[in-house]
Amino acid sequence: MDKKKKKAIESKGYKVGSVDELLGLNADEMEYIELKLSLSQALTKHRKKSKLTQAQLAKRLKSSQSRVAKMENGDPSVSVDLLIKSLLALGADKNSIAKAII
Amino acid sequence: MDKKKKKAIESKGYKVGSVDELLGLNADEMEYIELKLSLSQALTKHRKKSKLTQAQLAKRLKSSQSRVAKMENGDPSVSVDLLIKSLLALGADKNSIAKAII
DNA sequence: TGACAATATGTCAGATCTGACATAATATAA
DNA sequence: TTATATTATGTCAGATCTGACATATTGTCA
Repeated sequence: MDKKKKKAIESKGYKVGSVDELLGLNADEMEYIELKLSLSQALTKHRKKSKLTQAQLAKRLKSSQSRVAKMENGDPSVSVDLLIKSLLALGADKNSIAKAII
Repeated sequence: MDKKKKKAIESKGYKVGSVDELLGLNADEMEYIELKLSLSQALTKHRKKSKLTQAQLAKRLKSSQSRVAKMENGDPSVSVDLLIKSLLALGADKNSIAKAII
């Protein structure tokens, strides 16, 4: 399992040591986490396309570099709201956000 | 301006008395609110398709009828996270969620 | 290698969101 | 109409998220 996905799956307090433990999550929880991970990845992509460092993006968002890092890594403490607001701030529109989560 | 949209736009503390006051919101804020409103509407649609009352859906979500009402009306106190989790609980998949926000 | 830039991780006080409750408003049927 | 079901609104304590900070880790280039 790749590192980012593992961390994202640890959302909601689930500790994933191996693929088998994924069985502890129900389908809805999995879908929610995957959706969040998709947005995280979209954020990294948009930031890099804009040639910004995490610190520069943080400033634009009036946030901090550490929170941007958490956003991009699917940290459980990050909400979908924050991911969406950040994507919009980077110029993503509804269409591209929708495309990201499919 | 229709009632639901007006309430949704009042998210984040904005008080909208007329269309003109919308000028106080920037493009990103508008897009975020519209996206949230789209999810709200999708939730109502899915609930009705499932022939559930707000109270019945609330029970399934381990939430309350009043919160479901707030979700469906774009109340500022409702997060996108909660809307998405609720849609997933109603059987919506990533695709239909994505379609809803376009 | 070392120096510097960029990213990642851990923590926490304050801000925001949540479920729950009471109650008001609206719909539906007799 | 009146009852009853459903939906909407207001409030609040507890739960969760956030920005900020310190610090660790990783990347890059000379």
